[in-house]
Formats: sequence, C-alpha cells, structure tokens
Amino acid sequence: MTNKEIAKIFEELAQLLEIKGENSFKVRAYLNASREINALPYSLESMVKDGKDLTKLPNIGEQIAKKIEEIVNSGKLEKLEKLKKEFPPVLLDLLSIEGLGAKHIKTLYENLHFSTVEELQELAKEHKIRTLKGFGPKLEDKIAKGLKLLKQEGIRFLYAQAEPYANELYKYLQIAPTIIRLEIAGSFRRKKETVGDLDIVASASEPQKVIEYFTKFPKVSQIISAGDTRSTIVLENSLQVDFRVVKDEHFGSALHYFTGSKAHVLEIRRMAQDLNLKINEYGLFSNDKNLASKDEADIYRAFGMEYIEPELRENRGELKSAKNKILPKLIELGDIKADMHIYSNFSYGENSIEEIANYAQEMGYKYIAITDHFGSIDTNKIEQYLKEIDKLNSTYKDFKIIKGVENDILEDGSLALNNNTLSKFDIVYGVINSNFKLPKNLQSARLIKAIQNPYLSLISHISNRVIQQDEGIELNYKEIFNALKANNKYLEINSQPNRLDINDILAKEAKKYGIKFLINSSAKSLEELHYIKYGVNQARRGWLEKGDVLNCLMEFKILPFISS
DNA sequence: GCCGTTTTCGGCCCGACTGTTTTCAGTCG
Repeated sequence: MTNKEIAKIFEELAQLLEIKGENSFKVRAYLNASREINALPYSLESMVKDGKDLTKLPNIGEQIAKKIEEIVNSGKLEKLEKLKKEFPPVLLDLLSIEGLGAKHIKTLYENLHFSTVEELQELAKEHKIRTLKGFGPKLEDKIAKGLKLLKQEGIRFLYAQAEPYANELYKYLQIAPTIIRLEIAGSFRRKKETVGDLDIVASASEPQKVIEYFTKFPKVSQIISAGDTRSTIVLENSLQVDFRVVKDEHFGSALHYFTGSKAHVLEIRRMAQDLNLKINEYGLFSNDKNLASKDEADIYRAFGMEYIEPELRENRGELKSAKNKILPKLIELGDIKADMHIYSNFSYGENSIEEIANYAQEMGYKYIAITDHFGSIDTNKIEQYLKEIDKLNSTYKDFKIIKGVENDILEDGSLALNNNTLSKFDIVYGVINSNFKLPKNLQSARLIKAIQNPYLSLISHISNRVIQQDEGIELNYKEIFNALKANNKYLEINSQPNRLDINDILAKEAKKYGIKFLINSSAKSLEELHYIKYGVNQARRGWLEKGDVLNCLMEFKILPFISS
C-alpha cells in the first residue's frame, strides 16, 4: 500500500462526504490529511509496521491515524466502502466537471437517481436537469459537454511542456494596453515538476483593457470567464490559464497570493490571524490599514521574515526557517560548472564526444563527464572510447573530459561490467534497467549492495520513475541514505523533464543525512544539455545550496571520484 | 476531524465570477 493509494482513499472519502452534505470542516480535514500524506517522504506502511505515532504528523489526528492503520492492515477503509455502496462511482467523476461541485451533484442525484454517465447524458438530452432548483439551461449544457470530456481529465503538464506557452503568453501580455507589471505565478513560478494550469498576475491602470486583450490571445480555444479583474481561458492544447489584474499598489500581495502554494498561503494567513492581522490578495491589513502590498518582499518583511523564494513555498518548514533567518541560499543555474552525465554516439547519444565537448565549452563548462552505456560484451568499443577521450583531452588546456560509464545493476546488486573494466573509468553510474517490480526489501538490498561496490560512484535516477506514467521502483530510503552516507556515495538529480529523479522531497530529506548531489542532464543531444535547468529547479525545490552539489566545484581535480 | 504557551471547546481563508436568482448560492483558485 503506497502513500499515494492511501492519500487517494482519504480524497475519495472527503469527496463522497461532501456530496453527502457532511460538515465541510470535516471534509477539509480529510483533504488536508490526504495532501499531507501525498507529500510525505517515507512510506506510511512502514511507519505503521514500525509502530510509529502517526498523530505526530501535521493534519493527522487520532481518528485519521486509526483509519490509516486500518487501511495498511486490511487494504481498505470500511467507512469508504460503505459510502461507495450508498453513492454510485459516477458521482466522483462528476466532480471533475468544471463548474460543477458537490452541492449540485447532491441535488442531481437526489432528484434524478441516475447511476451511470450514459443515464445522466440521456437526462441532459431530455432537458430534465434544467428544471431542477438551482439549475438552468447553461448549467445543463455545461454538464452535457463535461460528460463527453470526462475521460481525458486529470492530466497535468510537465513543466517543460508548459514552459513555451508560458513564455509566449508572457511576451504577448507584456505589450497589453496600460499594463505595468507582469509575472507568471502559481506552480509554474514555484518550478513544480508538473503544472495543472498557468496562473498569471499583472498590474495595470485600466485592468478591463488588459483582460480584453488577454482573451484575444491567438491560441485561445475557450473563454471560461472574463470579468473586470480576472479571466480564465483554455488554450488549444487544453492548458488552462487563470489571469488576474490588479492595481499596481496591490501587485505584491496579488503575486504572493497567486503564487501559492495553497498550503503556504494558508499558513501565512494563520500567522496573520495570530497577530490580529488579515491577509488577502490586496495586502496585509491591521484593521483598515494596509501594511504591505506593493512588493512581495514587503509582506515577508512585515512578518519579520527573510524573503522566501517561490520554489520553497510549499509549507515544508520554510516559514519557520524564514522567521529564524536560516533559509538556504538556493543553488542557481550559473553555479553549475559541469555536466557529469552525457551520452555520446558510442551509445544512446546523437553526437560525437568532440561535438559535445565543443558545445559544453560554449556553454561555459569547465569539465564534463561522458558516460555512455556499455555492457559486458562491449570490450573493444570501450577501449576505443577511452582512447578517444584521451586523444581529445591532450588537445585541451582549460577543459577536461572525465571518463564515465553507465552500467546496469543486476538483480543481485552486482554490476554488469567486471572490476577490471570498471577501474578504467573515473566515474561509474549504476542504473536499474530490469526487475523493476522486486519487493521493497529486496530492491533496497540490491541497491545497497551496488552502493557498497567500491567502483560505483553514484546511482542514476534512483527511483526510476517517469512522471505521470510510472511510479518507479519501491525503496526504503532511510536505508538507502544511510548506505550512501556510510560509503561516501552521491545522489544524482537527473534533469530529464519527465524524470527529475531524485525528487525535491527526497532530496531535501537526503540532505539531512549530509549526502552530496550531482545535477546532470543525461543528455542524448546537444539541445538536451540545456535540460540541466530543470534539474536545478528540482534541486532548489529540495532546498539545495551550491555547496550541496559537487558539479558546482570549479576544479574537476577535487572531485572525490577522480583518482589521478 | 484537526488544532492549541492566551484555548480540550470553538474555531476552521476569503474574494471574484457565473448563473441562478429577484438578492444570492455555488464554485473556483
């Protein structure tokens, strides 16, 4: 039972209770718990089996702790099973229809007694919905359209997929009439690995004009709403964009509010309440006096805090650290001096080692590692590869190619290449390319054995996840982190936009163990060398500083794996 | 249902927009 599965159970429980009409604060409590569980670095199942006190976790009280134990021990939650018998599963699907919430669904179900999508579609066609109290032709139409789209809901965009649209919108809006300041906010600004929609905040002297201009963006496929200060559109690629325009004196508080995360903003709001203050998108108020609203930094200053970078705003301790003025100074793209995981055309890559080296120097790198994938039968190829790197290195003065290799970790934890071959490389990456479904204890033991191999330098994309497609392998991270630390081994943050592995939450956790990182592109082409910015994003979200990342070092000679 | 060095009871974010109304409930972020 994974944390995701447990979180899903509480989410469904909350949704069904909401439809049932249960106390909304209770519903919110379940949703808070669900969100908390999703963000936990460690498996709840293990915590239950180790007899840990779950009520120590925020948003988990006695009742929910008991329910978690029930889920872990029996695989299900009786309370949810009962509710599911009371309401057909289609009701949960209806919640995903834009503009349709629990109250309407309750009314629909109580009056029309449908149990499938098809039945509800039929009722819409017969215009039975518009006659209900609180419904009308427009809502009926919305439901009919929403039912058709049900199946394709729930997809978030990879950050890198949303990025070109964000850039294009930014460029377009920059020249909107009367616009003063402009910023992409939301999860995009927080550099989250996926974004559900784009949130954009602007200030202008005449907001209505900006809104009107916004809705005329050429790639709009649907205008959901367009008021005096706010508008929502959907783009051709079905990416939703929420836009908010305020007066310039409110820009800071609006930007803060719409950057989120929700958890961060709510926590600040609670802090304001404790100080008898009120915070909203227009400012921080003491009675009617606005204490801070022009710039984001003003708001944090008003609380006596350091400025908090958007990447940290997830309510994972950043507010407390800001108060104590001990926030990390986050790593920046410019701190990266080398890319240590690149494929040439000796294996998966498109380019020759020389082409890569030339391009890397143009990017300003001081050294790189070429790390092609070799198997045990590639002996001749390996000799040729090593010779090629030596030959190129003899021509450089202020640049160095480090000899790397990517190597399979076999099921028993040994490496595919023998020690004699491995000893010819400066840096050896282990990857798991088979037996993904081993049980957690065996998978962890396999990786730990590889970590103990003196020839292995680090594990590449440790969880093997593919974002939104594959959860990856199951590991006991406490054991893994201890093994990495004990054996002086490192963690990679792989920058491929659909990997970003190890992720932010685990990176933050690993840092507590004193583990160092490498941020690598694992590029297969020259273009992909620029993916490294996504890895840096993830590192920033994981609270990493320059000093935590080995390829921020100016000199390759002081890298721990360089022997000579 | 969770939370709390002012609380173990009484709070729990709040403003904009839409579509239904005839002054406001529901939904969303």
